[in-house]
Amino acid sequence: MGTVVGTVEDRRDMFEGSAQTMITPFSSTNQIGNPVAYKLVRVSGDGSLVPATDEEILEVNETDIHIASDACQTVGYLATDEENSEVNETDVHIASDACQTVGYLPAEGIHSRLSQLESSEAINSGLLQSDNVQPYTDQYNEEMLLKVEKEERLGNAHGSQMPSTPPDANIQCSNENNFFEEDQVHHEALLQEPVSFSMNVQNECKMNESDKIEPCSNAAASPKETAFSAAAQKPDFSRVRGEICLDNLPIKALQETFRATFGRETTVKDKTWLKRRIAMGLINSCDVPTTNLRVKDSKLVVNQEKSNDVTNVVSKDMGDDVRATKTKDAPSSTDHVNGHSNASGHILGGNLYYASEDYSSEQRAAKRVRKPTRRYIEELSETDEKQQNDKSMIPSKDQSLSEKSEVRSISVSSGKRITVTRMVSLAGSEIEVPYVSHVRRSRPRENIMALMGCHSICLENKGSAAESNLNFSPSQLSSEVVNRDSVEKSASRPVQKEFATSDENNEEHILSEVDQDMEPEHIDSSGNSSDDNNDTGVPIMQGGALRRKHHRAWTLSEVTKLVEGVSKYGAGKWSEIKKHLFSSHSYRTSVDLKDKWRNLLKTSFAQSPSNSVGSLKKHGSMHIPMQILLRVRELAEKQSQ
DNA sequence: GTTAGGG
DNA sequence: CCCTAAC
Repeated sequence: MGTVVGTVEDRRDMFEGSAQTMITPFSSTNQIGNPVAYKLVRVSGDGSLVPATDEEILEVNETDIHIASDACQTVGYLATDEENSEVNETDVHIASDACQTVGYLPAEGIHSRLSQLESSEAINSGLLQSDNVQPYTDQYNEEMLLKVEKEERLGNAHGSQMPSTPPDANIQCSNENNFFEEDQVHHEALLQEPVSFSMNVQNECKMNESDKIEPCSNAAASPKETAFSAAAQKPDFSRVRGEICLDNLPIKALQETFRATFGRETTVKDKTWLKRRIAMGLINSCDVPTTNLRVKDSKLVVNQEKSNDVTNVVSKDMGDDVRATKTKDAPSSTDHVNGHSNASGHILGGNLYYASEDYSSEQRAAKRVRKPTRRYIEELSETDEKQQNDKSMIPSKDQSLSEKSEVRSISVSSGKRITVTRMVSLAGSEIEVPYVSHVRRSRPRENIMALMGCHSICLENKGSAAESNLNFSPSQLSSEVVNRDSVEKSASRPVQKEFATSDENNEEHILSEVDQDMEPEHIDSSGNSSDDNNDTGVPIMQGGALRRKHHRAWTLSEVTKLVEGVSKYGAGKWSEIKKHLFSSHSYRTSVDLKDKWRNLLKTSFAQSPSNSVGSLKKHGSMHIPMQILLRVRELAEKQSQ
């Protein structure tokens, strides 16, 4: 019934309270210890995550390992390096017959992981056996993977028997049901961590010499266990250490990783946020530089660090991760899980946040992060939509984001997903589109209009990029709701870009010359003057759609004016500067000024001090006299103080 | 509506 | 330059 999900949380204090004191003797040898604690969470029958009660937490805190026998809850303990040593010193209570499991799941930096409590062998051979050190091998890893798969196939039946462990092994079977009062149910699923772990069989104490570690030898004294584990029953632990480089992961995988890490779903679609969260979650209370664990192509790869440790390279199959996750979700359908998580979230400003204090703490942890921009979320929602409905795909950036994600089916597969739709008028007719996909807060998606407006244009300018890419006619648009995907996709960003760029030449002919540039010194270096035909600040196409502003190189006089303006009005007073000094340059917006100033700062600080060679410019960029750059610097410095 | 910053 | 969160 109950499964275990570890949720990262900063419970370090809690850990350190107990752990610190106990492992003091080893602290010197405990180089690698990255104490990361996890929040205790219970997965209730309906798949929801129930935060551990204080009692439970307390329990784990006070007793290092208590797996209560005959208890309806099992507290699994997965030790970190430090704690691993600690385990050897303290009693470990393992019990069978637990209906719910509260597990401490380790995070990155943890030396070894007890992956699946359900396989009691893991406990026996893993926790008890410290003597017979089996270097971790890939072969072994394979074994474990197979084993895990097998166990999953067999359901929980296999692992459900939690044999009592021999007392002499320093692990005591405690039958007292002191801590858990809930109804007793024969436990079916114990620890089912989403990730498959490999265990470093060797206990730290062994590595760290240390005669003080009695328990270690005690454990080792159990020949049976040793032999047992020496065989194919090696525990499934993995050393996970270092940083996860999530950059290459598709959003879905990130979400999945997020879930594996935090034990809960997330619907946040902002990659940056997810990465940050995951990274933070893994690193969290660790003040250890992170560099090692990388996620590559659905694999978690732990790079070799310069630690003296036996094994650090562990390749953890993400597939396993997914599988395990599925198993975890199994009792309730994926849809359910989705629905649940969605139901439990608030929508704040378009982002889905969780009400849990968890989130706020997460947020606090980050150094004030810029909210993920809507745009990304929207784009990604569109991706979701596509994944759901589409069969007709126009290759797009969005798509590439999510392809290769084995995970996506899990979290998106819900056909039941409630889709609020709205009517969008497109090409004179209304089509129904999912609401989330196209909520634009600011100005309307230009490209839609551009497409519309361009359509006629395209007809005229046959062979234009837009034409070839948008394989539909207005009639198609209007009549076929089924087509809406292609419509949406066409309307989405990638096409827009393509249109904007490749069609630019056409535009130039199309656009009427509204405003000649009156700029006197518009003899700019790039020879723009010849092909600049629309100098209105807001270029407008026939359909009234906005298009990307034509690039306009900054002239020296403009730069000079800008500098002048900054010195006069101060940096930041862009609108002032614009009003006073750029009134004749309608095409320079205050934002432009700001951007230019930013660039000026960059260049000035970049090259003025060292390169006395005035301005070695990059190709194409304007030559800015040293004098001006110096002025910029000076202003900047004055500004900063 | 402006400004700040990331992209 | 664009986009958008934050003022």
